[in-house]
Amino acid sequence: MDEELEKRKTGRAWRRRPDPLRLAAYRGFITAYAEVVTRIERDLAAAEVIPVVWYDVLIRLYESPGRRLRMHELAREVVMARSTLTRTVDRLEAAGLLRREPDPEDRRGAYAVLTEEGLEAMREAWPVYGRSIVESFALHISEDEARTLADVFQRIIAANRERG
Amino acid sequence: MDEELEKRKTGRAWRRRPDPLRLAAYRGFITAYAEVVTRIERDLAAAEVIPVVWYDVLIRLYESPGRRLRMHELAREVVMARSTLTRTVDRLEAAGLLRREPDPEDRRGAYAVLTEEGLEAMREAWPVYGRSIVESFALHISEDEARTLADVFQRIIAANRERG
DNA sequence: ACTGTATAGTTCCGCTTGCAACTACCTCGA
DNA sequence: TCGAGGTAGTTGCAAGCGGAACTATACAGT
Repeated sequence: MDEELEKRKTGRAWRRRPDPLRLAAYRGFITAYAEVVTRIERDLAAAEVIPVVWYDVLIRLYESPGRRLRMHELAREVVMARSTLTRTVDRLEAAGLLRREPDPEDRRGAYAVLTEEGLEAMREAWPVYGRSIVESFALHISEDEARTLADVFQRIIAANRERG
Repeated sequence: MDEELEKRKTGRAWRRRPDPLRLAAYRGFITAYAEVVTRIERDLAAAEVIPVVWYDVLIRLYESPGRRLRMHELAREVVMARSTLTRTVDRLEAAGLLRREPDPEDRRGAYAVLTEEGLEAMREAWPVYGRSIVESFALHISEDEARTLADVFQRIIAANRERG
């Protein structure tokens, strides 16, 4: 058997069409995401705390030095179109959960900066959000699986950002 | 040490807050999804084929007996609000990719039925879609990991549908 | 058979989204 | 130093979304 040829043939098909196993993984990925997120979103709305997107924006600021991030960096981290981020930040600013600050080093740009009220809003949301994450997601995976998932997702994120 | 107490305490915390490992998995899940889907969506738009949501609806019909599904079943499978499905089906019907048929056994209800043109639209989209799935997702996971993911996602989906 | 309750699907409404176009500013090379 | 090309952020626009309210039909208990 011509191993080299076989390898190339397999290699090619493999890059054009997902094999059934990985396709099943992909389809589960899409559906599981929808189930998890709609449930979490409903839980948050029912408890009258901030929605997932807001929390996501705020926590990135929280984790950044000076609790601030340039708009374009923030957009990249939360994976939003820049226009969408502009408007989301508008809403967050109107709610007092962050403020915009001009960047003295680049007059085109602005920072989004977490406020004390923003931090407080995160604290309020977390009990609900955390519990909802557990019930819809964390409860159903073992420790080993969690490690695998975290690992795989990191790789996928990195790969898609490189060739983006 | 009172093991019973300790156990209950741990057990409780566990159900209220995700542990760091599973939280990391969750956060990767959210971000990876956004990266993967925005990339696939862009690829499909660039190639001028049907979007992911349309493909998703059509393939569920394709896989169902008689290539048809009641509206509410379809909404459940693709994880959409019923109102959203109504309008998505409107668009698909207008494009000729499916048709509505009244259910003779239940005069409230209607079937969505895949048409030949719908099948053709799937065939056109698949080369682009498949390749995009490979590049943004499948390429980055091993066979073992794919098995784990498929398995985990199935469990998550099932659990969220039970208590939904 | 009748009435109350549940389900199927659609419509209405307000909100969010992404793309494309635009302005303002930066950067690099001649 | 000036002009070309790139980047940051905002805005206009058309389209998509989910929840609530509505109509029509089914079903269960009496």
